[in-house]
Amino acid sequence: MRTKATIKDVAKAAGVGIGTVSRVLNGGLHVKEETRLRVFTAIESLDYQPNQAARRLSSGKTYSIGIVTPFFTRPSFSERLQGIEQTLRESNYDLVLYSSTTANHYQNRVYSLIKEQRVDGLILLNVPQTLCAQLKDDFPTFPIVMLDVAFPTYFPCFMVDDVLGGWMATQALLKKGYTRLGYFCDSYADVFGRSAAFRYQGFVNALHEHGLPNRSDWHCLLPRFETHLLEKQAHALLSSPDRPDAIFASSDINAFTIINVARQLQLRVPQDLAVMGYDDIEAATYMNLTTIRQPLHQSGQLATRTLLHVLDGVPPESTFPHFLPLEYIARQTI
Amino acid sequence: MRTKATIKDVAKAAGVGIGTVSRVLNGGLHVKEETRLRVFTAIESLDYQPNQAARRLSSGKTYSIGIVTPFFTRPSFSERLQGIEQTLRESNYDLVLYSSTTANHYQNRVYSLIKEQRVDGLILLNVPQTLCAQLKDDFPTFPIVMLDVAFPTYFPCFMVDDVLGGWMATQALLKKGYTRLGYFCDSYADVFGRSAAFRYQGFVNALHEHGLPNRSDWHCLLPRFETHLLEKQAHALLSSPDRPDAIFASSDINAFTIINVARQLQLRVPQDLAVMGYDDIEAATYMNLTTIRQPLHQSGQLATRTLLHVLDGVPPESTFPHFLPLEYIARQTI
DNA sequence: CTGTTAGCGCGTTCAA
DNA sequence: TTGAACGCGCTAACAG
Repeated sequence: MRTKATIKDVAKAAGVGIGTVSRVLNGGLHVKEETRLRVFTAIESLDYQPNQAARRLSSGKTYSIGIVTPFFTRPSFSERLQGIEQTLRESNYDLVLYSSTTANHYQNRVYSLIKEQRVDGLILLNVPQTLCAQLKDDFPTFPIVMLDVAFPTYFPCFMVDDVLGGWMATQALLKKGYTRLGYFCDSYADVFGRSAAFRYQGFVNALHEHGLPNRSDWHCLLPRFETHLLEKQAHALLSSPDRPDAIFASSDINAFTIINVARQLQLRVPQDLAVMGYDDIEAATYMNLTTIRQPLHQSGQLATRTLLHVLDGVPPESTFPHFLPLEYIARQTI
Repeated sequence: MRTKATIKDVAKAAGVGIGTVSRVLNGGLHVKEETRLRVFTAIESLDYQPNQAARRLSSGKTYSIGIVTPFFTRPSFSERLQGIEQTLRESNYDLVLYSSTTANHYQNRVYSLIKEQRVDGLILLNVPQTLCAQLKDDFPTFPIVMLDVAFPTYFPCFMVDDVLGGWMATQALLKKGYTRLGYFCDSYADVFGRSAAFRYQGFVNALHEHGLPNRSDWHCLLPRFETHLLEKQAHALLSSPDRPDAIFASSDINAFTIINVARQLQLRVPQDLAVMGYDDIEAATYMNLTTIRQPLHQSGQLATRTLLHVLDGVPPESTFPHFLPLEYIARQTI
């Protein structure tokens, strides 16, 4: 394997033109069986594999799709990514991963990717609110599928009804007889999308329906997703004599943190403090966490499948956003 | 933005040749300040961004690095990936993700990636034993860094001493006074690398040092990584009257499964059954799992940094494999 | 059915 | 310091 073989070498070795080799490689239509075999033999013996950069340049396709997310470190992202990867594995597309920390950075990323023609399509997770409309203006036809974006959506999009989810979680607590409900979340999520705000709305709705007060001193809204901040706040709230008897955490991860703080304070869960999660990530099973399941893995699959269809030229259904079902998962923490 | 601008458009708009534009773009050496400005203005006004495929073809670089792993679904992979991504973010390289299910598939993947020149470098996780030597033969100079590979290693490589780790875990149990030790693992890991076998060796060594019997009926070695199989086996073992009083699980995930089975059987952890993990993934904190920490995040960072150096032309140190430190993390399950 | 040719957009000579 | 020409390896369109 001195210097890697090119299509020219194959053509020479097979005694044909490079056009024929190319044809054999891509579909192989209109090629006599015999020459096709000669070409294949040459390919084998030269151990030839087409150079991707060249193929990309001349075909104008990158054969890769990009994933952009602000939540690289969250387990919920990993589970989505698994669904994406699994679906993409069977296609010819490469999976390229991009993270972003701020809304600005997110936007620059996406614009670069499209303009530099680095990818054929994008799966965008938690797109910043403003970006969505701008994208529709600037790249109305670029293949994009979104996950978890607030209204209005201009692209194919899969999401859950977070207002409903927040309501379901709260309702479950109320049904069990808890009346002093607290709410914990990192509103960081609202920089990208609005899920935390929606879940909170569901929480408020349920409280209101039951004529219960919404005590803001039982809330904890963190500007970012940072465990130690959450821990500190939880510690303060749960140490108070006038503490809530149940907490709705806007994500399982947050719920875990609260449970650990409760343990430190010798509070039994759920006898002294009920904790309700949201997401149903894998660790929720181990922790026996009662939670609201949103189909993370499946949403990744669906988004990917949809994008692949779009890339295949199949026009997306016009019924987006598509809402995925939520499910109450009863375990041991409420 | 009718049709995306090319370098030619920029050249024309700036009244220069394309060579000059190219020079301004890459480094910008030997360009008069005034013309450089003219070019920049043209770039701005045309909203020009260089086409990646073309750049790749003509420069012969892909500006992307590939990650290959058989363990896409494991949390330990996610944590490594975070380290990789974080380090790569500051570079100009794209992160392309590839999974593989069998050793054969793994090998084909890697060979394709290299021969198709899809990536400039590779980070290989848990390379199948045989592949490592073959790669050295077939692509002795291709930039590759490995994580968790068994000896002998022919490439820069970061790993932990799993024999030591297994010994540390077992030693901790023995020190606490447990004498009836069981061992749980999925030997799937040994299809790729040999970490499970090494950890087991450490377990055996420690037992031997203390003159304790190594009861194979207290072992559970699964051929694959599947929770429900593990659960079944654990259930059988822990239901027996002659059951172990402590279990060393070869990964935190497995430990969680065992803890859950113990709960189902009304066994208290650690009073009735001690459980020792391995890895210290994030969920181990929430679960209060006593475990052996291996630096997952950091190993991803180190591997990436090393690869970037190699790609920069800096020759890798000759001291590989590099062993990362293990740490005993005392929590509540033993 | 098949060989030839013209780009794809950019990096990189090499003169000027 | 700069412009023009060549080539990267392949796809696609066009003759034959």
